[in-house]
Amino acid sequence: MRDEIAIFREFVRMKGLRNTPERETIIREICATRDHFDVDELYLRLKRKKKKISKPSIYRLIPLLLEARLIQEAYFEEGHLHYEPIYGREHHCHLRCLNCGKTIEFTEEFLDKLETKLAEEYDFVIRGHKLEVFGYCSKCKLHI
Amino acid sequence: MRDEIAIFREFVRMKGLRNTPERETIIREICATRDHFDVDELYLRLKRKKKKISKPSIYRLIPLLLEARLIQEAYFEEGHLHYEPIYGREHHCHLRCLNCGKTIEFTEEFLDKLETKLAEEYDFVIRGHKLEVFGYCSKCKLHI
DNA sequence: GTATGTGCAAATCATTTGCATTCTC
DNA sequence: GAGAATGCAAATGATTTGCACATAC
Repeated sequence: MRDEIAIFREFVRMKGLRNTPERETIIREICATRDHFDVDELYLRLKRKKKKISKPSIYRLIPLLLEARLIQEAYFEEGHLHYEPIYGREHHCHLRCLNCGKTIEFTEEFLDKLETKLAEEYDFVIRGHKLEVFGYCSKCKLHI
Repeated sequence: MRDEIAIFREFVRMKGLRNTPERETIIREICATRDHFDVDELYLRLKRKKKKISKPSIYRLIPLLLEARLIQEAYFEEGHLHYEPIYGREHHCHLRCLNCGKTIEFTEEFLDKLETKLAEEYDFVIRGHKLEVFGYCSKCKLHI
């Protein structure tokens, strides 16, 4: 988390923007669990800890965190996006249960090769990928 | 498109629901281009053709079309979901330009093997996957 | 000192819902 | 004829914006 803060400070400096204690508080909270989150849930977590952070401040910070590659979009569900911190983590994909929402993270080295292949074939500079596999988990598949 | 209509008729019959001319009009419009679409754009397309279809009717139809596997979610962008018709099409993935939105569809047989592997490893019944690769296309990569 | 960030309240946009009416089966 | 579907208008929920004030650089 120290790293993420340092990276963000450098990021805003390079962009000519400003850092604030509110932003660092949000980043610390995101990194504290290293888990998936959405805006509302993050807001409530901060509120529970008596941090006075408004939702707009979270919404305004997210594009910066995405650009700084400290977080990424994980999946869209229940009508809103879910994000996850990614700094210092190996890239991974998600296997999700359509019934109970259980999520398993897995890594797949083949996808790097695929990126290289696509870059050549279509003359793209690849920045990343998002793979979601969905189905029913061991428990839910019995009732479906 | 004849096929999709027939499939939808059978689908509603099996579910004890009802078919309507409005629903067939929407399905025809979706299949007419076989292209990605979002609700608002679809609504405007229908409006331009003087079809009197309300947005709620589109919103109410989409879950049925997803369940009948006539469409699938393609990607979330600009604050809303985009869909695409899939009936009679080979499953494919998307390569998207982060700058101009250019989208290339590609197929990758490896992903079927991955599904099988994940099903065994995590005891899931797999229903599908969504892979998006993003980066900058040949034109945009020069200016970024 | 300037101009960026903050919190609040209001606005916006996508989507859903209640309801009276219409239509399918 | 019963129960679904439609269109409209209103409600909801997520996100964005305007603005006055605070604060980072």
